[in-house]
Amino acid sequence: MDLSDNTIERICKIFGYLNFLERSETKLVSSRELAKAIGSTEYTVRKDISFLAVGGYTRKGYEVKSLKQELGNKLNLNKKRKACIVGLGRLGSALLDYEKFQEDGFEIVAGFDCSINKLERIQTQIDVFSDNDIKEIVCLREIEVGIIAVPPQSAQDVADKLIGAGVTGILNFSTQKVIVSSNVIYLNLDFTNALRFIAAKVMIQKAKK
Amino acid sequence: MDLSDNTIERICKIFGYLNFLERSETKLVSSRELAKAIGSTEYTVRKDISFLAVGGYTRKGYEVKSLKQELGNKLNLNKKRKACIVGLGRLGSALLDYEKFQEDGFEIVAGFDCSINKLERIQTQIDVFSDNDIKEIVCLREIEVGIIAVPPQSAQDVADKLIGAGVTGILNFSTQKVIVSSNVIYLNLDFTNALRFIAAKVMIQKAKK
DNA sequence: CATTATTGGTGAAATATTTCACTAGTAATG
DNA sequence: CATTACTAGTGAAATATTTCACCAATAATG
Repeated sequence: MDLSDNTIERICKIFGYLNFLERSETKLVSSRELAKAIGSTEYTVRKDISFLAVGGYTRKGYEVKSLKQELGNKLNLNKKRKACIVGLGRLGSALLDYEKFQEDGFEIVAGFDCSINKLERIQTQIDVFSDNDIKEIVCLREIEVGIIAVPPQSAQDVADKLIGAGVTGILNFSTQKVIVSSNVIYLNLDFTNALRFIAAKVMIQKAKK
Repeated sequence: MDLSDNTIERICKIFGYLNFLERSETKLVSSRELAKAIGSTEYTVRKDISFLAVGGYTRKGYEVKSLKQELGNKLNLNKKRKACIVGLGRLGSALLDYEKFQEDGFEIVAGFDCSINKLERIQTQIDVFSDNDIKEIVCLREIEVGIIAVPPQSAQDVADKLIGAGVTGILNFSTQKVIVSSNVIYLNLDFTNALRFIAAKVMIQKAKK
């Protein structure tokens, strides 16, 4: 059966909220509450969940712990996954120590930069290496996801190296779109585009009135 | 007429690509090329554009400059818009000097943090202030968009302050969803969720085989 | 100058997604 | 213990979105 990207994204958000509920020791949650938390409707939430999980207790809602377990199993969100960051400028080095990744099942196990100078001066607990070591370290440490935080002109080159080394997913923070083979999952988080989107929606909202 | 969020997002990406083409002095671009650049289809690109702009020259494609102008006018992407960043931790201060914002029509005109200590030590060209000054500075400098980069537990509080001060849009980098009134455009960029999404899609792709 | 090839525009068809209406189950209530 | 109220599951309806097929325009070609 095929899950749409929208469904996958919502389930990921639901998973994050379940994480939060679990930490605050909440036992049960309704489809309505989940919908509110992720900005959707109860119908859609129920449908999304029904694609992947079985049986909430009627009249009570879903059991937080088992739902999280079940969704996590189906979407590979339970076990810790390893990632690395390429490009240790301001953004990259901020991400390197981004604690949230740890809390939520990701482990940054390496950083890379092409500048030896930067590698020497950077202060972090994470091991850092030269770009030239990407292949070796990605294989050795079984890194699944590569996070790209380099200037646009190097983005494609870095992506090629990461894919050549065997990552299955790429998260690209650079503004440069990169082309990846179809067996690699690719996501671009472009801040500028996010701001554009907001500006556009503001405009449209104003125009309506 | 109503533009879907998907359409708006694609148009924003197209706009970014047109920016790039303009810088490299390309005069014309086809719907097929645009589609490839933003990861969509030529049909969808043509339809999206037809909602907003008139007349590419047949057999030649769209004229880069005028298309950019026209889309920008309709979606308010031409004039510089002002934004501020609240929370000057590693991520926030990285964003503060993110040159890309400048290049693409956004201007970061203030940073805020609740820690006087941080404000004193930070090195940046941008003016920085205490959280308490949000109201005053946002009004004074006519800031339209607030970027939230504070720890989750303060996110809602900061959002309330920004909205109280009059911003029309919020870009939230914290993992905490915040609730905003319906006249404010809200977007959450949650890195953790992005990684989850990639992990999930990797899983689904594997399962297919 | 006629023909051909390429491109955008656009209504219609196809597909995908969301919403709804209804069912069934179960805890709470009196 | 019967009734009520609330909740998830789910097929069908409604809606939204994407894709397609075809037209019109125009530049290139011979």
